[in-house]
This record gives sequence, C-alpha cells and structure tokens, in this order.
Amino acid sequence: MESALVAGVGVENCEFRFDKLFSFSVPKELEGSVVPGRRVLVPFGRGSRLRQGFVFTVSAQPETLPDVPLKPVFSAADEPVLLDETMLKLAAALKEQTFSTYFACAKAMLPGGMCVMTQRLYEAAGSGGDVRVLSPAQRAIFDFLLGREKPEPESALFARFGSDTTGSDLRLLEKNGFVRVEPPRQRLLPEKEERLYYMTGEAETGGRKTPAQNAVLSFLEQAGSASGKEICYFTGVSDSVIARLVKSGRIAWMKRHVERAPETAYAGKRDVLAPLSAPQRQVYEQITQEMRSGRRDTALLYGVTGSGKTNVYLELIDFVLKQGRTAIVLVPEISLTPQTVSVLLDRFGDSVALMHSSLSVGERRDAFFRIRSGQARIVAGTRSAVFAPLRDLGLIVVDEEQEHTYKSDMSPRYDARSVARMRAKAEGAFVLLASATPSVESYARAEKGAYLLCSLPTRFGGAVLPDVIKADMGDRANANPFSALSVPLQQELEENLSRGEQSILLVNRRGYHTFVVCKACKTVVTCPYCSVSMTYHAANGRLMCHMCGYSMPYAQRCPVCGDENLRYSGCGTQRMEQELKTRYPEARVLRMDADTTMVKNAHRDALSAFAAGEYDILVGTQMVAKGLDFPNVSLVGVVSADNELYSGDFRGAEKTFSLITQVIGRAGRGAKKGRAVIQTMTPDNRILELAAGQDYVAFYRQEISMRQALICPPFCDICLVSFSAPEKELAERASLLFFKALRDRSQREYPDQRLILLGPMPHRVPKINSQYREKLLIKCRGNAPTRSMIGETLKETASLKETRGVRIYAAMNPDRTD
DNA sequence: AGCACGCCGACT
DNA sequence: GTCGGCGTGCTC
Repeated sequence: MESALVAGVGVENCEFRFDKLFSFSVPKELEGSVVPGRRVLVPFGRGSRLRQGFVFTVSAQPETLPDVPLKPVFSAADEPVLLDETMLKLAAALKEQTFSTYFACAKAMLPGGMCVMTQRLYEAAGSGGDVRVLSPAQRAIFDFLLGREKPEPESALFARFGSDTTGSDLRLLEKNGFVRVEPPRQRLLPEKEERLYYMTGEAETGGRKTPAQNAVLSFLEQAGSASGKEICYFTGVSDSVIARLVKSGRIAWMKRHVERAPETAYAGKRDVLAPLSAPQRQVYEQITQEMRSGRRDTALLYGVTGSGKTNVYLELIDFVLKQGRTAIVLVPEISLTPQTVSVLLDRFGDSVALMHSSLSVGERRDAFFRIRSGQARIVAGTRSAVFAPLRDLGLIVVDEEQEHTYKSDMSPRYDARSVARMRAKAEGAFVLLASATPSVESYARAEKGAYLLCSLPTRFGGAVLPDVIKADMGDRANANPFSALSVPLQQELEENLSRGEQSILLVNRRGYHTFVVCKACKTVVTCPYCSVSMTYHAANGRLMCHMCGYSMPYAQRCPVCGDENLRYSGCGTQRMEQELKTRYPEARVLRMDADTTMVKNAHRDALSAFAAGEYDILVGTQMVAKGLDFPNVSLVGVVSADNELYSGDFRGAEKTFSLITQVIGRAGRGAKKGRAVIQTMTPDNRILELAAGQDYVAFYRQEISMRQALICPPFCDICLVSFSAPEKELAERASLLFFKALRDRSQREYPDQRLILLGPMPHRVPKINSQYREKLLIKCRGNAPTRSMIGETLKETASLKETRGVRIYAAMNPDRTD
C-alpha cells in the first residue's frame, strides 16, 4: 500500500476517556476531497462500523503513528468543507478547555442538523463494461448489485463487503460505469414543524382504549386542538400515547401556521439613525481608540438600564463595517430580546443573519452559508452564534454579558464569552461585553485593567430610577391572610389599576402551590425519581416534578401514610394569577412562565400584547424581567426575593442582585415615575438594599471582598466534577476514587499547582431521574497544566472497572456549583 | 457508547 | 458435546 496521506479524524460517539484524533489512510482517489474540515465516514471499532468524523489533519508523515494497521477513510461528504483552519484550531482549543471530544466541539460550531448521516445509494448500471477488468472483490459487489431490485445504501455494502477496499471498489465501479450512484439522500431532519393534534371523529372505531388514551381524547374534546407538549402537560401522558393514537387513526395532526422569518418582517427601514448622546459618543470614542491602539482586545461597557447601550453597539458595528470587517452580536435569548434584534435589522437590513434555535434546519443551513460567503456581514444570535463563520471578524458584542445562557450546560461546556475572547485573539477582533449588572468576574478584570472599562451611568432621556419599598414579610402588619401579596404591594397595585397604569409581578416559581405536606406524618410529597418536592399545577390538576417532568394526579391522601390531611402551600405564578383575578375581577391579568410559552412565538406574542396595553398586570417568572420596553409600566412587585439568595451557590447574591435590578428597572421607563415593592423575609439584607438603590458599584465592592474572603472566582477558578449513577454507593465510590487519584497526581506530577479540594459530597439535589449525584469542587487556577491534570485524572478514573455505570464529567466555572 | 471476544451454566 | 449468559477490554 503506497497510500501516502494519513488523515487525523475526530470520530463521533467517542467518550472523552478515549477520544483523540484517530489516523486513517486516505485512498488515492479521495486525496482531493479528504482535506481538513471535511466531514467523512470512517470504519471504527472492532466491528468496523461506519461512523461520522471530521478531518482535522492530513499529512504525509504523521509524527505519531499507532502500531496497528490503518483503516482507510470510507467516503467523504458531498458538501463544501464545513470548517476552515481557524475554526478547526478553535475546535481543538475548545476540546482542551472543556474536557470534551473533537467531534463534539466541531459539531457545536455548526448549526444543528448539519451532522446528520447521509447515505449514497448504489445500483448496477445495466450490464456495465467488460467485467474481466474487475478484481474479485469488485466483481462480487457488482454481481450483488445486479441481483438487487432497489438501490443499496452504502452502509449495507460496507457491512457486507468489509472495510478494507469497499469504498475504493465502489468508486472504481462508478468511474468505469458499472454502477450508478444516487447523490446522498440528504436525510436532513424533517423541518421542525409545530404539530397541532385534533380528533378525527374515528374515536369509536379504533380498538380498546387505555386510561392514558382516554385522558388524551377527553382533553382534546375540550381543547379542540393542542400541541404535543400541551397534551403531555395537561394529561400527564408521555408522547408515546400520542403516537399510538395517531397510528390508530383516532387523532391526527396538522402543521401549525408558522410566521414569516423575522428578517423579512423587519428589513427595509434602514436609515433609523439615533444620534449618539454626549456620554454615548464618549464611550464610542473610548472604544474605537482602544481598537485602533490594539492594546487590549476587550472592553466592558457598564451601562445602567435605559442608558442606550444599543446605540453604541450600532455605531461600533458601523465602524468595523467601514473597515471592511464584520461583527457578531450575542444576546441571551432571541425571544426575550426582540428589540435588540429588530434595531439591528432596521439599521443593517439584509446584511444581518439571525442564528437561533427556532429556525428550521434549512433556514440555519442557509444562514450558515450566507455568512460564510460574505453576503451576511453581521450575525445576531444566541450562544452558538459566537462560532458564526464570518471572515475578517472585527467585533463581538455580548449583550447582558452576565447571563447564564452564555454558558453551555452540555458537552462541550463552553462559555461564549471566553470563546469570543479566543476568537478575538486569533482573528484580531475586539470584544465588547455589556451589561447594567456585569458579572463580578468581568468587572474585576476591567477594574484591574485587563479590559477597558467604560460606563454609561445615567438613563438616556433623563428617566428617573423608581422609588423602592421593602415589605417585611415577617411583620404581621404587612401580611394578608392566606395571600402571598403583602399589604403594601396590594395598595400600590390597586393604585395602579385605578390610574390605568400597568404593573409587573415577579414570582420566581412556576405552578400553583409549590409544595404539598402531610400534616400527619410531616412529610413533603416528593418526586419518586428526584429529590425535589412536587409542585401542584391548577391548570391540569396534577402534581408535577419540575426536574424530570413526572406528574401524578392531585393527591387527596398522603402517599406515605395515607392520611387525608394534606396541606397545599407555597405560591407559584398560577396561584398569583388566580388570586389577582379573584381580587380584581376587572383587571386583565397575563401570566407568563415556561408553561404558557410552550408554543412557538408565545413569548413574543405575550410581550407585545402587554406592551400594546392589552393587559393591566403581567405575572411571571424571570422572563418578565427582560424583553421589551414597557413605557406604561409604573409598578414592579417582587413577590419572593429570597430564594436564590440562600441557595448555597456562591453566585446566589450576584444572581439575585442582577434579577432584582433588572426587574425594578422596568418600572418608569416612560415619563411616569416608577415604584417597586420588594417582598422579603430579610429586609435588612444588604444585597436587596443595593438592588433597591440600583447601585451596582457598591454591590460589586461588597461582593468582591466576599469572594476574596471565601476564595471564589475571580480569585480562583472552580472546576466541578460530577458523578452520577443509579446507586448512591456507586457514585460515592467513583467520586472518592477520583478524589484520591487527583490528589496523588497533583502531588506527583503537578506540585506547583495549588488546589483546594471540596468534597466529594452530594449535589444540592442529590437525585435526579433516579440517578444519584455526587460532586467534587476543585478550586484552582484554570490554566493549561491544571486542565491537563484534571483531564488525565478524568480519563484514569473513568477507565477503572469500579466506575462502570457512573457518568463522570468535569466543567470549568459552570453556572452553578450546587 | 457499541461491539466482539471469551469463559462458565442448561440444553439438544 | 454446544448455545448463549454477560463480564472485560478496545476503538486508528
């Protein structure tokens, strides 16, 4: 075998434990198409089954060759090369930083749906030419195909004729006209359509009905039609019941009407130019000067709510575009930030491409190639848009940079902000992190001078900050009997209603009652699969687990002792909605939480309905704190402020401060002065005090000294190593083995890397989905040696037979460590 | 994660 | 005697 080239391939479905670039020989006739960045199929494992891979390297003489004979690359995808050298480098760096695999990293950089296996189909082309020129193997394949009625998928041929030469044989047969190839059937996932299920009227004809099927049918009878998610929510069945009903013909579905893509909806009004205010201009000058000097590649813009940060982004984008460069704008969640996106579309029209999860596979693919071809020069999108294949990247804006959505909680566990900085460094771009409540880590770096720090401390247009009242819920005088609404909040709400002004109430729990407790045996009803309490939902009359989705009917007896004295208590969004409707029958109340926004675009529709004045009160979870500007909102109520504050995570204070500051900032956006009521059991808490005063810098000062005293980020990095297994002991044993292995390795090989090991111990929620979860926290410097130390220990521990059945992963600086 | 190889119990 | 149980170890 004279084949000169060897490809280094990242292969799919490899565990981190044994992932690396695997070497494959490149068949002669594939030399032009097996190039770095190309998607290929390779024979892998004992059975040499076909798997997808990404070519990372191609070389004539690889430095390290395994001592096993190389298998050949089976085939290369018929599509443009998806990843260029820059992106491949980024993928490799990502693997190193996130304890993830080459393939997973490459895949994460591409729009979803792009890595679907595609199959070529082969059939014999008549009698072909002179079969004597064929090798025995080629002859066998040809004869086989002659005897088949239908075209054969390449994987079937591969399975039948082996991994060594089948690929090359097929290509030769094709070249000489013995076989025909159907181009790869693009088995792209079917377009993500929203299905509306309805009854067909054949309900009586189908066979016997199970209780679950009856529940679905009677629900549909009442509702008329509903989405799959809604059916599952309201009846507590799983989607297999729906599938069965469809199969038996008793229900059917139709495509829900899907709106036009927002790009076209907004394109056209290009010259909306708000001139920069003096402070905005000053920030703009600061940043462009920094960009020109090339001294630092990152700036933090601290600008209070309503100070016009978006105006600054627009000018900066204009600035880089004029230099012939391109820009990315990251937002935490597209559906919650329609304004930022629409402003971009108004200003830059169709040179903007949107990248987010509710696009169909086809739309995403189009956007990807539109970006790569240079047609789109600005990309707006969520986390993964940081990988947009723009060339000549000049600027990456990260809006609301403290938001946890920038951190991926699945492999690869990357942080879009640090990826942005990696790209900036590699491609000579500039990163602008912006927020009214920056993350403590970012602000600390800016203060230290690692980032340029600029600020917009006043609201644009001179709007004033709201007056804040704190309602002490421990004080009897404030309490309404049987109500989660305090007297002060009630009074303010009534005043607002009478004045015809709008109000927002933040309730940080979904559902009706947040827990159920048995008065006799004092136990709280918990999920059988998770260690969390069940939440009662009035909308479907069921107790639901917010962790795993398990639900059960409204309980009248204690599941433990059978007693009938159950106490339903705790206030969720549904109960607050109900209470408001009962108390103020005239008021138009809108609830917004994960349960009301299951349907596509429900977010946007709800927000614009509220903005249009169709409702008086908006009740909802975190999601009401972000989104559109509501000029007529003059009151904000924070119904329960304390939950997150005492969650035990070191970011609890930061998250509470950020959320309360944001939601309070929604009061008094227009001409009217706003008011806010914060209900709390701990009115003297400093964090609430500072949030009430919207005083970020004072909050930062307090928080940073806390972080220093407790040795928390930014004074260290925290690596979370998590172990989950179906038995508690198994997870515990694995965590202990890891702990010892890490301690030994650090003493032996990394004596100068200082570590603080916390644990192993159970997670705050020790069981989810019947999996017991242990964790180990490693306070460290997240530098290359430490990462490789942790990575090596991970591989070592995961390879032990004692850890079989245990899922182990590591995440550097995850959003939550509890 | 797959998947094949291999070393022990109940069958023709 | 063998068919197949799933424990064990490897993946270019």
